[in-house]
Amino acid sequence: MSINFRHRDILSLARKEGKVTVEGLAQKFDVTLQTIRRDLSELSDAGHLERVHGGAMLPSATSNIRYEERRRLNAASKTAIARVCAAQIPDGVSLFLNIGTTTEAVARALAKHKDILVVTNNVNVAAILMNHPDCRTVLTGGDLRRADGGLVGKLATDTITQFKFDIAVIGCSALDQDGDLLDFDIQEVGVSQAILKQSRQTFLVADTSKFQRSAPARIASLADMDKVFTDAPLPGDLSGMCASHESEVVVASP
Amino acid sequence: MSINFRHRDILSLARKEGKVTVEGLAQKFDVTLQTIRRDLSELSDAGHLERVHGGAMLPSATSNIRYEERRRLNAASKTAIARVCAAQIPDGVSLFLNIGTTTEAVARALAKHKDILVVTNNVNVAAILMNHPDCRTVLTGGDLRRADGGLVGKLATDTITQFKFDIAVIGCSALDQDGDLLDFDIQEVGVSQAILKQSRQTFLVADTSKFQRSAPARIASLADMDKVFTDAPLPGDLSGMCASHESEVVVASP
DNA sequence: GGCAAAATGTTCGTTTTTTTTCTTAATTGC
DNA sequence: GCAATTAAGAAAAAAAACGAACATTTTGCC
Repeated sequence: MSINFRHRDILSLARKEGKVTVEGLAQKFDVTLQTIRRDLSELSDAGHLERVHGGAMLPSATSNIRYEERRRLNAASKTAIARVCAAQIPDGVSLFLNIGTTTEAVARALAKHKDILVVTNNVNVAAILMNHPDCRTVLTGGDLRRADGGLVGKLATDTITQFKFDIAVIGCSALDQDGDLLDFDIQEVGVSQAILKQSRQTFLVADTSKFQRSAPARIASLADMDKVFTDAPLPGDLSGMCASHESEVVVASP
Repeated sequence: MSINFRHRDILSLARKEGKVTVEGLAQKFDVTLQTIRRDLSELSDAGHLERVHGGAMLPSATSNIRYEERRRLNAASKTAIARVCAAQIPDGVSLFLNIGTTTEAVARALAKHKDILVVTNNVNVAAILMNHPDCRTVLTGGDLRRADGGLVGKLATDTITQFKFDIAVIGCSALDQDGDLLDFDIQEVGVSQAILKQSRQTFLVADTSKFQRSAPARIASLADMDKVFTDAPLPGDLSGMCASHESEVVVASP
């Protein structure tokens, strides 16, 4: 992983042009495409560039690449899930949206709803709802998590206990084979549990990418959910589990 | 599912022009209409654009014109004020930043500070501090005010009482001839007063445009402030008033 | 010179992206 | 409101790019 004399030139070229192409660099330095690909992936591993198909670009000034990536992952599925979920949310209700790119998609899908109260611990959701005139928005307090704009901690959970929601729409980091909703961050789990406790109805939104992952902290069981919105049939025994607990599963086609 | 070369250019073009057309983009990038359509639907799935027939537009969100105008007003002065204010804030302190474009400028000016805790009821401040690694950020809860991204109401004031700040940096809508800090919104006044009560030191940031305005609700008196940051000497008797109450006035040259 | 390590080049199967083609849906002018 | 036009969307085929494994060259060192 030592520095290569090309690396410097590639970087300065990228800074000047905003982007570089594999083909162009290979020609410029008179090396093979594969060599340039190696250079670019090293530079992007080091965080100096952002790899894209056909070349690389400067890392976007809008800081959070990991988050942008997560947002892009399965974006179409998330939009589809959000659409069917929003369709089951009537006008006039109070609801909670927690952290997660899928719940953000739900916020976007609520654009046509009237007279709703949305409480959220997600500053991105707040930003989306800012231009939504028919929606009163309340942000819980809390520690701002840089990674995803989530508000967590005691302040967040305390705020939530002051509300009672008609519907809670929550996402999770992972959903394992036992039907447990999991999250990476124990702090976030506390918030999610508080939400579920304060809600008359609970909706889970989770795309298939969550089925293949695992995470350490347990939020709740699939059986505790009233409705589950996904983009593909649940794997293994989970469908049966939902059926026996009267959890309705809604599969959105992307 | 990674970012595409075109995406960035499409977005920046959209931000410049307000809209983009499928046809125009296809020509510009020399690709098929279908390819552009795919790009646009990906961007809209990610929430960056809003798809319309024939092209795409900026999501209606970014159109808070009144607020943008206010931000632009005296921007250079605000930055200058923010700079001198930030210079008087040591590392390692806890501080509060309230609503206002000038306090947002202060947030921006804190970029080099280390190990600070910022509590704020302003989602724009939160957004700015998101890419500030050395700053723990806490958002108060509260009702989201569409006009300026402020969090107000009982939730906000209640949260504030749970903290004690080394420094409170506050802005105001107007500063009248009697030396009273005024605001347009009574809700906001409650928040500001709560802040002042919980702070060991209080800084006011206010550019000259505030001197010529009036507003109905009274927050506090200039005499209650420890330091006042402006971009021109205070009018009338206010300098004398500050002197007799040991309020230090700092005039920043833009 | 000879050896080992690092860097680069080759090859090839796989994945991703783009184009092509065709059908369906939306807009516009009348 | 209806037909003509224009745009959108789906699916399959084609093209481009990728990445891994392995071969080859270069480099540094004894």
